[in-house]
Amino acid sequence: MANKIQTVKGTREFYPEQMALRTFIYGKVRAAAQAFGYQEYDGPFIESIDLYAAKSGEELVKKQSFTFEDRGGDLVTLRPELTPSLARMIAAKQNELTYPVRWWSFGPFWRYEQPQKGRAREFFQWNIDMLGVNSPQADAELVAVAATFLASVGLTPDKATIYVNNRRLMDSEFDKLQIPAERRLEVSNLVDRRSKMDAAKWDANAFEIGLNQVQLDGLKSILSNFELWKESDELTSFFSALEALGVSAYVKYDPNIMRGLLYYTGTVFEAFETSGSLKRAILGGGRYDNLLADVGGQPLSGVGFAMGDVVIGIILQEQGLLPSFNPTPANVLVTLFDGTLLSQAFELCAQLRKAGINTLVYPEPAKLQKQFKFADKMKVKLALVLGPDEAEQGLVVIKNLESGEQVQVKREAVVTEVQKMLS
RNA sequence: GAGCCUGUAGCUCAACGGCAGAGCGCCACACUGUGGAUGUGGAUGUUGUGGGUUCGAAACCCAUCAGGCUCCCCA
Repeated sequence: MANKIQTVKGTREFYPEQMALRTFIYGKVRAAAQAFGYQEYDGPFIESIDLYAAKSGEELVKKQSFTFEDRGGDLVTLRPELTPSLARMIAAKQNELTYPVRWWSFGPFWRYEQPQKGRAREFFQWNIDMLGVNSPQADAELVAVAATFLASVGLTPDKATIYVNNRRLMDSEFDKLQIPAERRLEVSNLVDRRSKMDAAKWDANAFEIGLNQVQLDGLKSILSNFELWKESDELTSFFSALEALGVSAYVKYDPNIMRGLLYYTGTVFEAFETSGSLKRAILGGGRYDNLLADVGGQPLSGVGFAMGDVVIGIILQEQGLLPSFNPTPANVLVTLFDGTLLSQAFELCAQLRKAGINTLVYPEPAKLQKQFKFADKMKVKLALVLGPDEAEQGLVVIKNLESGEQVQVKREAVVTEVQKMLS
């Protein structure tokens, strides 16, 4: 123990069981994205820090990124997010892509943060975006992809909800309150924090950033008005599209959803578990209008969202929504009786594998009892025995480990019999 | 970057200044050609790491590492 080198803070080791969870999430993410016709892509894992310096906040670049000098003296960063890479990739081929672009990705990201439940320094994230269309219907499609994913992992609408708001709507409300443009960011952050602070402290905070009593009262009445969306044509169209897409049960309007990101300009949304130990968002995203211009492209509007593997993984585990773990992809174990039968056992394995049957072999002679215990732990469905008696008669014993029944078949019939018993 | 809580066998935890333990799991045997169940026996360890206080430290103090809760942040 003493001399063991620990894992780097905030990283996780994926033992087969955790790897199965990651693969499960990846499979569901891919299925949801592909159901809507999205193409898979990826960017580099290491980027120049300048890519993020352009648009991402100072906090991110200076404090929350893994940045270091490479051997040539350039500052490089382990990517903390994908959107700037996506924007650059789109901008580089802006005139040859077919629009709308519908792309998705699932890969590793790094952020130098304080690890907690639901937050690691190295994590996997699903990113999915549609670019080249600026419409409430496009926004609705992304929300529908998110809802499709939630449904596919068993998070029904009573367990998870996607909350939606619109930046433009909020801006027009803030205009009515005469909150100056340069205060908007602070107000957004204030709104973001509301559920986490007690009321009196929140009020005090509001005064601190320069709101007066009338503005504070106005802000509170906006934030408690869950019918506000009806005043926005954009959101009205958005909700009717969701209705048609069949996912409106998942989606609720909530004026408290702001999202800290600077680049969101229209619809914003975040999904939360309705009850449970985690108060963190499962996924979040929105519409951004100006991102491409910042990396040298022509203006192009996009909408997308991201989902980390950590929070959804914890929720699926806590809700018991994961399929039972299979220790091995093999369905069959071929036991090894003694050294003299080793070649026959291996030949039998080869036959099975050639027929497409995943097959484990016990790698050394041992008591059958021990081999059957191993088969049990590995949860294989069938165990095959080829001992001296069987070898002499040209037979193989096949035991069904679930029912406990076993049959003797001729060597030539093993493959078809195994296939029959597995089907 | 700040505050607080936790770290003991593979796992969950007990012992809270006086011989480091239990349950589960693991291994062996009963059962030398058949798993899950049962019984019997067995092995667990630098008490996260380093230092200090003390006759004596898993326990108290300091430092450090990791995890968790909160602040911050969530691009």
